Amino acid sequence: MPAAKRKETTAHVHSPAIEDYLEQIHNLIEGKGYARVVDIAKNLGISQASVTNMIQRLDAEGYVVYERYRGVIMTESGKKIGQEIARRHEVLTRLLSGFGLDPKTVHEDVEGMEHHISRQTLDVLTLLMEELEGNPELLKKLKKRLKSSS
Amino acid sequence: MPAAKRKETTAHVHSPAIEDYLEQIHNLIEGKGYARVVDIAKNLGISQASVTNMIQRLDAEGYVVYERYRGVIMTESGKKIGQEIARRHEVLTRLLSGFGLDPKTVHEDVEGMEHHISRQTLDVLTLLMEELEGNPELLKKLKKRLKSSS
DNA sequence: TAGCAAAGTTAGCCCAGCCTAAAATGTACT
DNA sequence: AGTACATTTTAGGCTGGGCTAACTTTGCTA
Ligand SMILES: [Mn+2]
Ligand SMILES: [Mn+2]
Ligand SMILES: [Mn+2]
Ligand SMILES: [Mn+2]
Repeated sequence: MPAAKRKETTAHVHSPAIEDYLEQIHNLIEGKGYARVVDIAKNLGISQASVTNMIQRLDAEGYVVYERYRGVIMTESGKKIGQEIARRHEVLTRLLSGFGLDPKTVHEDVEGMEHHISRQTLDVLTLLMEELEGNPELLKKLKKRLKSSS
Repeated sequence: MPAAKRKETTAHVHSPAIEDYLEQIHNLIEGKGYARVVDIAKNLGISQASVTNMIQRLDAEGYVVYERYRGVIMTESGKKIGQEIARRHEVLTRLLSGFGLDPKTVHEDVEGMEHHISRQTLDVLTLLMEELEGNPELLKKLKKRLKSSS
């Protein structure tokens, strides 16, 4: 493979589905200490059978360690991805929520967008979020403009 | 179906794939007057066979009118979606490009994000884009902060 | 006007990621 | 210990959206 054709940074890219599973497992472990199939399924709105199936793939690919009927823990590489997605989720949510959008709409948009944000774009969005959170004057001005145009 | 469960605005939602096709067909017709299978395939980076196949689906679902070997035109409903996606693409691109990000990275992110943006979120992003384009001081300040953190 | 290259189409295939139904395992209570 | 219920897993199936190989059609040009 010619060097020119290689992805710089060995850009392991995962499907949105895989990212959603790892994000959920990460959040559950963070929040209650463990991640059960039934809760993952509930949070993602899919069947338990689908969750079991994916967990086996995640184990095979080294993102979690899985023991039949016993539960799942995350490997370092799995944790890294889960955290990364949770971070994007948070930045997007805070940015959009600042403008007073309907929380449900925010969540739907965030849940999709979070899988398509490079490091550079994340930096930009973080910057905008910070500026708006630290500069209420600006936010207020923009929100007014937003309302007048709706 | 109870009214409370219905999506307001009859939110017909399409797959990212369908949106990409309609966006491309729209752009090609806008730019050169017609959209050929070979060009759609090239722009989307997929095979001509896949394009033919999808065009037949788009015809069946009323987004385009398709005549074998002769070409494709868009229906009103197809045009509406194509335009909508092109609009999201443009807003995202202008917003991110303003910060001087690598154009290729911008394009990759935009190509994914454009499918997950509600009307309300588009309004917010449009607002941010306009503010930054009309307020170079602010943009400059933010870009400086961006560079110092990288 | 006949041939040829480019464009378009069809046929047959594959994989990710979901589903339901049924079976297996775990747990809590009597 | 036995039994009921919850949880997890397996088996089998389906759809969307891609692929290659082989074909047909179109349109240009010798
Ligand atoms: Mn998501
Ligand atoms: Mn998320
Ligand atoms: Mn796209
Ligand atoms: Mn696009």
